[in-house]
Amino acid sequence: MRERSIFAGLSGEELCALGMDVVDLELGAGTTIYHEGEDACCAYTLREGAVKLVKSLADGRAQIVRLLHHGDLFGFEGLHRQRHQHTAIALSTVKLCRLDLRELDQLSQRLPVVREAIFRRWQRALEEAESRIVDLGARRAEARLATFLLQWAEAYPQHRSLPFPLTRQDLGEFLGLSTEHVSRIMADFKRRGWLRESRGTLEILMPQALREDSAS
Amino acid sequence: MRERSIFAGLSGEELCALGMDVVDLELGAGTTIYHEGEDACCAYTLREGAVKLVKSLADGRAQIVRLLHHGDLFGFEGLHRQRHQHTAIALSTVKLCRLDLRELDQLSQRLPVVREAIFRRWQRALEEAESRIVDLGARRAEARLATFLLQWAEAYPQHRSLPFPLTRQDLGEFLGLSTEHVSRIMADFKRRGWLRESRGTLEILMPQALREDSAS
DNA sequence: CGCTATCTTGACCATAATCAACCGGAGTGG
DNA sequence: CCACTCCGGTTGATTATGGTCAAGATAGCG
Repeated sequence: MRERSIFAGLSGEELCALGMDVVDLELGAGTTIYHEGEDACCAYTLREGAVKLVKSLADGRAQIVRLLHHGDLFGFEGLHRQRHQHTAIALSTVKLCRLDLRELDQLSQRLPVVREAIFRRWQRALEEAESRIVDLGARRAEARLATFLLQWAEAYPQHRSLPFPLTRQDLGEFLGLSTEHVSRIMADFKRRGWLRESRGTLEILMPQALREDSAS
Repeated sequence: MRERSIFAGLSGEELCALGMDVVDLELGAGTTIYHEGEDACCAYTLREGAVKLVKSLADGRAQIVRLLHHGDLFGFEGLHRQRHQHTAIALSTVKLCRLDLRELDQLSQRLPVVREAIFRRWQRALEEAESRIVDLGARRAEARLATFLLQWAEAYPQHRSLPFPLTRQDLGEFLGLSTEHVSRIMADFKRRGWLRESRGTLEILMPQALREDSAS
């Protein structure tokens, strides 16, 4: 489903060999990687862990615009825009690969394959954004949460018990719901025996039930 | 604000001169330009009029994913995907410029400027999609409608009285609201003297009031 | 003039937000 | 070791926002 490899085959090491000076980073949960509106100097690839991209509202609330997993790229809006469009925050301990945007731009001018790879990621980001628009615009809370959990699980195909570093508030900010409502629905799912949860991990016991629920 | 020119300076005629065989089309309001899931052979630039990109839901409802104005490009997802991701429907009489995707792809391989132009459009589409996610996820009906009307107006900077071919249902499908609720809010805006509406045109009498309302 | 679409309005209902209290685990300090 | 606090989560009661259903109103159109 997802192309997990960085740059569709070009790993960080290979980029490095191509003349990029790539910096590996490891950051703790909760660390802000960059701020919305900040001058964009770097883009990142996410090697391990999860990251949220957040837009802050005037009234202090926040909306999570995108959630990133192993293999995802972010901070690339700086290729054309001067400033970052979101705040990027690590949800768990993350391993990143930092790329200089100026170098990356030059590299992508020279190597069509790199440009192509970025382009494809961009396209997938747009598709995902559009399917979230449909979700938020046309589906109810329960269905949104159900689809979300299933999608989250897709990001960890090998795991039976998923890493799940999201708080109820994160879920709410992603799904456009209050923390209380998220909590109620999660409790409901658990009561029905569809889920099990403990200390940052999640187990989906009855994906089919969730799938049916997400259809409604 | 918006880059209105096609291909950031490359007009349809210029593309034609570059060896693209570009077909000009004129279609009536309500015409379906292509269907979701259909094999994508062509992309389009919108020379005149407005188009909606729609995703249909299982239960028969629809969500408008994007609204397009003069100068916008659409159908380009076919560059990488085989199939169209939305249904494109003309809201008014439209003048289109049809581009063969295969040719366009080749052209964009040869001319970095073309590729760059498409890339930038893609990026703007993503930004708009993300701001709609914030809208749908975090703002109330009134605020969403207010911001939408102001944005619609931006697409017609020269007009005092705007072309407004959207039905209440279109508005609802775009904003994630029922037609009735849209109707109520529109009536409210009109009662407060912020808008005037007649026969497919809209006049924004008090943009400042709308702006304040859209902030809440 | 009558037909049909769309729009409007009202009454009622459902979904989800808000407000508030409480629970429970992880740290912290005595 | 135990109280205490803090934070996130849960639950309940109440409110509000917006959806649904149904009945008119309006306007384009043959």
